[in-house]
Amino acid sequence: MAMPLDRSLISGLPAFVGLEAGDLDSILAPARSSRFAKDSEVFAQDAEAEHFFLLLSGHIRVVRTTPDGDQMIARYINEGELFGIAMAMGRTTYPASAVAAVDCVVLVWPNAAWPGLQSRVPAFGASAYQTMGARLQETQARVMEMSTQQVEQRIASAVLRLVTQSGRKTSEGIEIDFPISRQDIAEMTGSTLHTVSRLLSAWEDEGIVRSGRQKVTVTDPHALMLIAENRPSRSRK
Amino acid sequence: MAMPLDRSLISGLPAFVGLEAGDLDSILAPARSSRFAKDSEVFAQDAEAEHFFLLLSGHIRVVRTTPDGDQMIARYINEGELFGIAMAMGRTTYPASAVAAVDCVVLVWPNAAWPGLQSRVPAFGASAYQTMGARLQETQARVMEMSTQQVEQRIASAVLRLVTQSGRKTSEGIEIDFPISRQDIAEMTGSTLHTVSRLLSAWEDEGIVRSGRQKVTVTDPHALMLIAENRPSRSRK
DNA sequence: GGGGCAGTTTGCGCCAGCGCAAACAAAGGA
DNA sequence: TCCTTTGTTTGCGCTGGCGCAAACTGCCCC
Repeated sequence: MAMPLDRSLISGLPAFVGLEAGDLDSILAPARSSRFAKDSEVFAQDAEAEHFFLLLSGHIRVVRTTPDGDQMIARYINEGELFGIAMAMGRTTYPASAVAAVDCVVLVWPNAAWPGLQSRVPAFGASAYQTMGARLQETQARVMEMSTQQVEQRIASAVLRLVTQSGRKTSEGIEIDFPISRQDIAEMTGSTLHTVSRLLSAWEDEGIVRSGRQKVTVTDPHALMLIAENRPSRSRK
Repeated sequence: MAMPLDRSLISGLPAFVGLEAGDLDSILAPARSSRFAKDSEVFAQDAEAEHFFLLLSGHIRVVRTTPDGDQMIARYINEGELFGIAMAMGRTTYPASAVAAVDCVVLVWPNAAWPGLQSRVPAFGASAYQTMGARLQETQARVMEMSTQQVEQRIASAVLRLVTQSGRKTSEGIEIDFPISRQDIAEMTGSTLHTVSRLLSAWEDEGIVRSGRQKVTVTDPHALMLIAENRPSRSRK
């Protein structure tokens, strides 16, 4: 797309609040926008990192795969977030794959634009490093969770996080607004689709969630929080 | 200590190779050095982050504690590493505590020196962000390990990592050169001191390690690697 | 040099969560 | 409309690793 991108695309993003029009234009100048169909790969694990990205709309799943084929979901990217910033971490390859969970629109910069952007618009670099810091935090919190909590608590936390970060209000409660399978939730929590299925069913019986094929709606977030914190304040059968 | 610090303190560190004498002096100007006795706390979790640090000698244990008292060891800091850089992550409090595993010597900067250093010596900021990126990598790898591997493999990996990062060659093999208990290893791997003890005993029977009170020596690193990778190439009883 | 403490070892029983397997259901394509 | 594919549910049995408890040992300090 040869037409210059409009600065209104990014002016509302938290990462860029308070930047002047000129700065926004500097940021956008080396970028192009690109669409990715559901289930298509934005970049592949271990591939040479030649670009970095910002998600304009949609949801993206970041997946890591071990040499012997085990997968895990490292995170979901929400609208407005930077991703694929291998360069900021001093890497030359992507440590994970990124797959569109729904149809997505993405801004793409060549890596070569990074140093220039960072020096011309320091706030941009700062924002990228903030992102990295936040992810380090999250990831460490996740390690802690996995070391100290039971599967039920971890799954409850994961669902709560998804719902607060990517929730859409419906008549029945708050729904995760992209398709997510039991398998996906299992890969986020280090458990199995069977266990996730059993727990979601149990929660459904208790009236805490309603869920169907690739869809989860939380009807009683407070009860889920109690489970996540392991308060035994519900009728255990 | 009012005496200016000598630039030779840091000139050899990988983070600062290739910097000019003037840059090194700029970096050291706002710093002071400080000693911490074994088991003393360099900074406390959730405390206001007022300084950042570089470990000149010794070993430091970074510990996170949950609200209900569970502990885990987030990492060990080795000589030459930056730590407590909450500010680079956009935090105002420390996300973990840092405890001297042995007597340590540490360089301490006030946080206020950060912006100045970063602009006067860009390589310093770059190095800090590299550190952060590397830790994000490690931490994600750890999540992956915890999701996909069994306890025995995780403990084997952890011991191998300790030995390669902080190993000291002895007549019997490579020894972790600071005191580390079964409990510590358990807190690094999300397991229990009992399981760690059992495994170390088993490995000792197989001639892979020799271990004693707060001490672990690996005599057959290759065998440990096989365990870490789950190759069944040894005589399982 | 002799307590006492901190760390370690080991036995035993148990159970949360996994693995397997099979049936079932929703979506989509032809 | 039917058929295939993909995702979900549920039963059943098993086991890795934890929790508890008790004994042991090297080390430090008085």
